[in-house]
Amino acid sequence: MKKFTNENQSIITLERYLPYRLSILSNKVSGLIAETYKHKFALSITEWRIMAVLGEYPGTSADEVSSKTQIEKSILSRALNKLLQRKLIKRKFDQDDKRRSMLELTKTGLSVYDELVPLSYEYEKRLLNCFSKAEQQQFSELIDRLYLHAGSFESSKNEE
Amino acid sequence: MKKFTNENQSIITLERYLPYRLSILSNKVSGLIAETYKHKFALSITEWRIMAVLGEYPGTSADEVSSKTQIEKSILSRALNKLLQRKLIKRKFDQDDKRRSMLELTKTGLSVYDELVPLSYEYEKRLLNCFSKAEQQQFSELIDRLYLHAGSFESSKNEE
DNA sequence: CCGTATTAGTTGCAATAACAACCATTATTA
DNA sequence: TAATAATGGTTGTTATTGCAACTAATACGG
Repeated sequence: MKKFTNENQSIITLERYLPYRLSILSNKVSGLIAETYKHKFALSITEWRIMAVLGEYPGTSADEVSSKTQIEKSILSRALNKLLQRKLIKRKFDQDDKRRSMLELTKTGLSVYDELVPLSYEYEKRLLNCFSKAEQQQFSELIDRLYLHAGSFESSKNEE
Repeated sequence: MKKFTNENQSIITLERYLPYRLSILSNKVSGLIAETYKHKFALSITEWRIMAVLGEYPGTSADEVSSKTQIEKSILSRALNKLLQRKLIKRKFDQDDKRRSMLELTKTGLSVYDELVPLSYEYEKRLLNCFSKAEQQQFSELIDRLYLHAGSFESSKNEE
């Protein structure tokens, strides 16, 4: 069996390099389901993620959506406009703070959401059926741990 | 401890949804090291990946680089031109098949490569030190398995 | 051989992303 | 309570992407 890391330290084997492997895995995993969103509802991953947040937390502001989804605010702003135009979401502004938007799915948006949620679960389930229950649990824990760990590097970021 | 998957099947929790989690993990993991490439050598991830392949396999053609790195060929073509301009790589064309390019790192390119390889390893090692050896092995295996499994979906892709 | 298909790589173009500058509005504080 | 800062969101600009159309070279089938 192939070693996880490379042996020869003067040459790098991209194929075995963790950041690369995560990247292609992620692209494949997100890309496959994205085709469904796109085919069925002409939604990009970004747009679907926004709707997913609004399905879970109706009334969320753009800023909150941005922090939950890690979508940059200018990209978010334009994506929201598209969704507004398509009447998949609606927006009010908070009267106590007129900067703050309050977003939610429209009836149409909700019907799209209600159709996509089970498809998404089904897809996730299908993905994970190559793992035993214990492996699923383990994988999940490792992902979370690695994510937190990587996040802790950021304070030591090189600034200049 | 939080369950891996969501419980309530009528709402999706993005934060716990595998494709999303892999995506933000991958972005963080690749993004952090990418800063180093960018800072030190003004290289994008794409450019660095190309160089990594050429460091391991000098003489590779653009097409082969494309399939090894999964970089789309038009993006690759433009990235190669940048690297050629910066004289980090050089290119000959195969005399037996004049379409086919033969790429390799220049001396300068190799010196960049030789500096980035150990940095990359160091980074990978640092990332992984939140795992035990056994966990590293396990994580690696699960990534590979999931990748293969997801790849097997593609034959059943929806065409129309 | 000749016409057609395939392959390697490039280019055009429309859509998307990233980053900064910007506008309102609200908070702070002196 | 006026000046300044901070916040929520939008817009402009430039670079990067992704797809398809294209060129040139080679392979293949009759």
